[in-house]
Amino acid sequence: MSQHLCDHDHSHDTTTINVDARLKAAEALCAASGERLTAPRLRTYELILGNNGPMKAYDVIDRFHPEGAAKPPTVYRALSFLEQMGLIHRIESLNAFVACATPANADHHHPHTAAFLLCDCCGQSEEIATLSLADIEHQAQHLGFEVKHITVEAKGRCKACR
Amino acid sequence: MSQHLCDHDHSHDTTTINVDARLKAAEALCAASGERLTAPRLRTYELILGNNGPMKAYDVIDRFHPEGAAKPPTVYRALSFLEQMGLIHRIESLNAFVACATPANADHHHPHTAAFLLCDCCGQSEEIATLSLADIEHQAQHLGFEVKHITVEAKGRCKACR
DNA sequence: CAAATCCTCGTTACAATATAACATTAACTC
DNA sequence: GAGTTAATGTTATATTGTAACGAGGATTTG
Repeated sequence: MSQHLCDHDHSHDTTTINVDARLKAAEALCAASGERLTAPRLRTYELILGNNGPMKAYDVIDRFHPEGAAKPPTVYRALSFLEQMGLIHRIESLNAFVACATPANADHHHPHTAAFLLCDCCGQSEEIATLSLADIEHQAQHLGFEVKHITVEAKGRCKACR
Repeated sequence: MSQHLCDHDHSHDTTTINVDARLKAAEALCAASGERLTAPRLRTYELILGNNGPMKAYDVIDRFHPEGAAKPPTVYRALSFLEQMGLIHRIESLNAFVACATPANADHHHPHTAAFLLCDCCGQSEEIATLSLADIEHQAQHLGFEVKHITVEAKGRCKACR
C-alpha cells in the first residue's frame, strides 16, 4: 500500500494473513524442493506477508533491518527467489510485489497464472483465479470492482525463435 | 528491439508499417478530437512506428534529435499523450512502448483492451485481439508462439473505494 | 485588438527502480 | 578438511520516471 488518491475512509484496507503459518509452510515447501529459505529470503517474505497490499522493493529495503536499510541486491535477489518459488507475484504495472494467495505447499506445486484486481485508490490487490477475460469482468463485478483497464501480456518464444 | 538472448538468426525481426500513412491518420484523429499533434508528439510517434518492436523511453530520448538527446520530460509527456489517444500501448512487463496495431481513426474511436505476445528472444511483440485467456493460448498456438508466462492485471476501483 | 487563460513545452534537478561486478562467507560433496 | 557450489555482502552505477517552475504560443474573452 502507499498513496491514497482520495480522501475517503480506508479502514477496509486491512488484510489478515496468518504470517507465521505462511512462513512455516514456505519452510516446508523449500525443504521439499531442496531449496534454502535463508535469512534474507525469510525476512523479505515476512515483510511482504505483513504488508497490506502490494509492496515496493524499496519499502522492503527500508524496513529490512530494525536499525537501517538493506542493500538493494540483497532484497532483489530474495524477491527473485520467492517469485520463482511461487510464494510471491510481481505486479508489473505497479513495480511491486504481493504474496501469492494460493502458494504451493510441499505436496502440491502449482505455478499458476494469476490475475489481479488493483485498486487505484486504496492500493489493495485481489488475486483471482481466472480462466477468461470475460471471467475477470464477471468476478470483478461480483466483488464490486470497477475495471478501468486490463493489461494482458504473454511472454514466451515466437515461432521464428523456437 | 534490443537484446538478443540467443545467437540464432533474427532476420525475421522486421515489421513493415507505412509510417507516413500512420502519421497522417494520427493527424486526422487528433484534429477530430480537438487535440494537437505537436512536434514532440509527432516525433515520438514517428520513432515508435519506425522501431522494430517495443521501444524503450530512453531509446526515444536518445534518437529524438539528429544531433543529441531530448530531455526526458519531453518524451514522457508525449508518450502519455499518445497512449491516451490510443496510438501507442505501454508494455508494463518491458517498460516499453509499441504502436497500436489498430489505432482509432477520425470516425471510429475504440480504446480497446489489447493483449500482447512478447518474445523473450527477439524482442518482437504481436498485438492480438482476444476475449479470453484460453483464446490467448489458442491464438499463440496458431502463431507458433510458445507461452511461458501470462500477466493479467486489471486496474480500477474496488467496492469500498467507489 | 489587448488581456486573460490555458495548454504545451523547455529546463533543471532529482527521485525511484534495478543490476553489474567482484569479494566473502556458508553449505554441501567427496 | 579440501574443493566446489550457492548465497550473500559490498560498492558502484545503470535505468526508468517525475517534480517544479518559468517561457512561449494558441485560444478565448472582453
